[in-house]
Amino acid sequence: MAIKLYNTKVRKRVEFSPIDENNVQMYVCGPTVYDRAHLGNARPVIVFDTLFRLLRYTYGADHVTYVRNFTDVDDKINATALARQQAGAAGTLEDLIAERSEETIGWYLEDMAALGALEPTAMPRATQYIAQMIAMIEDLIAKGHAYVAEGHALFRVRSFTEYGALSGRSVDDMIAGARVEVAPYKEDPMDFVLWKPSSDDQPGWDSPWGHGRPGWHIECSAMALDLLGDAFDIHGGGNDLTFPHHENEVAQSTCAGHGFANVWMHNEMLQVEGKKMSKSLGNFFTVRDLLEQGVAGEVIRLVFLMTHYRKPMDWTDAKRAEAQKMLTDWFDILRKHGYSPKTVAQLKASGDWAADIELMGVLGNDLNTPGALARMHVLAKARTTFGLVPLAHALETLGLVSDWAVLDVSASPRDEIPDWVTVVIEQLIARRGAARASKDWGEADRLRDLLSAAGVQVSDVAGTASWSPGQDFDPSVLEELK
RNA sequence: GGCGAGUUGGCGGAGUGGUUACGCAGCGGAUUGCAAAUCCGUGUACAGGAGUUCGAUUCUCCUACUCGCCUCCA
Repeated sequence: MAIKLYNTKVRKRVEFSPIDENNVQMYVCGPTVYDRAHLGNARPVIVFDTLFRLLRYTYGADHVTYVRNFTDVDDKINATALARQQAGAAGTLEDLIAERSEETIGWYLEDMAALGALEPTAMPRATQYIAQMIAMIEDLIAKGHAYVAEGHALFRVRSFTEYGALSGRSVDDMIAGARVEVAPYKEDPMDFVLWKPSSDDQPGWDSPWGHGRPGWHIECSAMALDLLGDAFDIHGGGNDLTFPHHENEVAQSTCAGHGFANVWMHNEMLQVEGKKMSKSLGNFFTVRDLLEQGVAGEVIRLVFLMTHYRKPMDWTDAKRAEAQKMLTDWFDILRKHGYSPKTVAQLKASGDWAADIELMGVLGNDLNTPGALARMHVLAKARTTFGLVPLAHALETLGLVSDWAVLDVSASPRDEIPDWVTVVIEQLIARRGAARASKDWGEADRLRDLLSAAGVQVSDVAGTASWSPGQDFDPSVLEELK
């Protein structure tokens, strides 16, 4: 199947053709591990996880290498570690930095797993690649693309004529824009740091330029080279990284004499209720915050998939509710038609587990997830277990089902409802049943209204009443009937 | 200031040089004691202006508005 991807480098969609079909390689810039992942951090994770899944479907699960790094050299991590040390925490600063990084990485993987993201093939950390970074910097200096000044190693931007090509800028224009930091030791205001000196309360490593630590950009060049080799297929990240981060990666790797990414992909930013998510606006929250509010990871993921990755995405509570309804409807249909771990295992074993070709084609068109979801609405009209396979396959492929035993994304899953609540509800339903049997409609409706006030939806299906907790489920209303 | 993205029906959101998705909400009907659920039916909307064209929402230009990046925030 042909996959088309929008390549930032050429500003258009082009047919994807991997260097090696048996080993498709993708590098995505991962998080700086200083704190819980906020909702914006989740966008590239979900976008490129979806791409990872599509590539695995197309080329085979064992033929895709996905590298996503952890940036664990960062002043914010240092600050936390230093604060802990000053508060009396045991251990060296290095220990405390490592501790903070490990803690954050654990949270990150846990939260992203809740969003249905597969773990990348490799998750290198900057601190594991200091030697490779130093080697690359030495190489750049030897080739005249970098220089040393006051304990810093700096990249000489003017030595790379293509600088700015990826992000569509020119060095002269940017300097004219006059928003560049001017450090006295720089030859040119646009030159960026490859290595910088560390003080005693900052982590550091010995280098030919003194005790210090790497600049931000060099880690990705070094890790991509080490793990993916001289050239690879796809490099992804948020579009805020296009400049300077990715531009600098290209400059470093190219000037060091290596190939780099063929296709550059950038996801657009996230907004919250129409505004940029920021602490100052008070609309800042983490993935964990949402999960703790009872929003299922699958619902969060679906909200992201509802917007194409190259468009700004607005997180709104209305969309959260819409996504929840979509998933609930699909899960209800599948459950009604016997979908369970056993059924799915049987379908897979019998070879009946197959994708909808049209849907995969839509998805392959630059990751058109909204288009794929539209197709799923059509697939959901099937009314047999077998006929629903394409829908089920799509849900699994898009990472919207992690466990076929749990087809429930309600904020109050049935198995979490206290026993006394169930007892009260079932008593009321029984009384209503008796009232209906004697055609006392007034009493029957009164009882249903009572349940309705507690957010319990009562339906009479085939002569018997069933109930389910709704969005506004609030058992406290039933307290006095206990 | 520099660079870039966007503006589609009540809402969300694809797509296309001509047959105008899809979902939600709404409306009408079936069904129901009444509901819910379900099913059937129902909406020519593409920011404004000019141009190219037999024909533009889709291509070009201009205008307005929104947003992002330029600050180790994805």
